[in-house]
Amino acid sequence: MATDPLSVIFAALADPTRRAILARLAEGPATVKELSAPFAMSGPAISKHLRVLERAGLITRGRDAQWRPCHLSAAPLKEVADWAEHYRRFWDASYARLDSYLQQMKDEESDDGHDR
Amino acid sequence: MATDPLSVIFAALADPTRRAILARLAEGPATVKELSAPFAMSGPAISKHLRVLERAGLITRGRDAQWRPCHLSAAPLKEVADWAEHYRRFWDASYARLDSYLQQMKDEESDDGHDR
DNA sequence: AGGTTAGATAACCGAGTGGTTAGGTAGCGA
DNA sequence: TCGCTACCTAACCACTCGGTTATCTAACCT
Repeated sequence: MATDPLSVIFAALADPTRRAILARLAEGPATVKELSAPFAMSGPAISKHLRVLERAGLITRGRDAQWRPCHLSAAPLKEVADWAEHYRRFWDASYARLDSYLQQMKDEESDDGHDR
Repeated sequence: MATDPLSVIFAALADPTRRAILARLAEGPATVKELSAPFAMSGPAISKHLRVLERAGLITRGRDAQWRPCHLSAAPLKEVADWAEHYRRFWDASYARLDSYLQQMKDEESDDGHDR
């Protein structure tokens, strides 16, 4: 797998179990046991998912006696949102109109009588 | 790999080559040859990347004689942006203040003298 | 000290990824 | 028709992923 930050983040999000874990953590910190409760999955499987999320910077883990409370760390999600925003003009109708207007300006400019 | 739409989209985006292809297509349609030019990679490798993008709904391919022009299809990126927006309050300071205010209201409500 | 619980690690497995080379197909143009 | 170009498919490779079971550590509670 690619190791650049954005690729690691996207890869971490490309699994419904991990996205569900993030959704749960959006409601507050939770232990590993609590996080694994909704899933028909062994502990180690959850543990691996958590490590993937941790390496993507999406969660942090503390320590409280025998518990390892996880909590959400949303900074990478801002990166995702910012990245996607670059393409907004391709799905947002009003943006698309602005974009085609600017494109038209550009076309007319490069078209008005000068060679090369 | 997970087969739900959002997972397929995120997985497609979890590769810098594929994101670079999308960035190129944001400037307009391109043939497979044009898309492969910036990369030190064989044709079939690019072809596989394009198939991943196509299955995620991020590109469509037409046909023009021996060329297969690709163009961007950004609807899935809107899904990504919308998904990430759900977490905005965790990185946006003003949203976070609103959120803690609402949380405080909730705490005071469940705290004002009633048992259970 | 002994038992229980929370959690991580290791080793393994089947399926998928990202790349390769080789070879096939479709359309253009001389 | 012959050759060139654009592109795809097939087969293969090393590696990763998502899951398992078995085993280990650490902390709590009698």
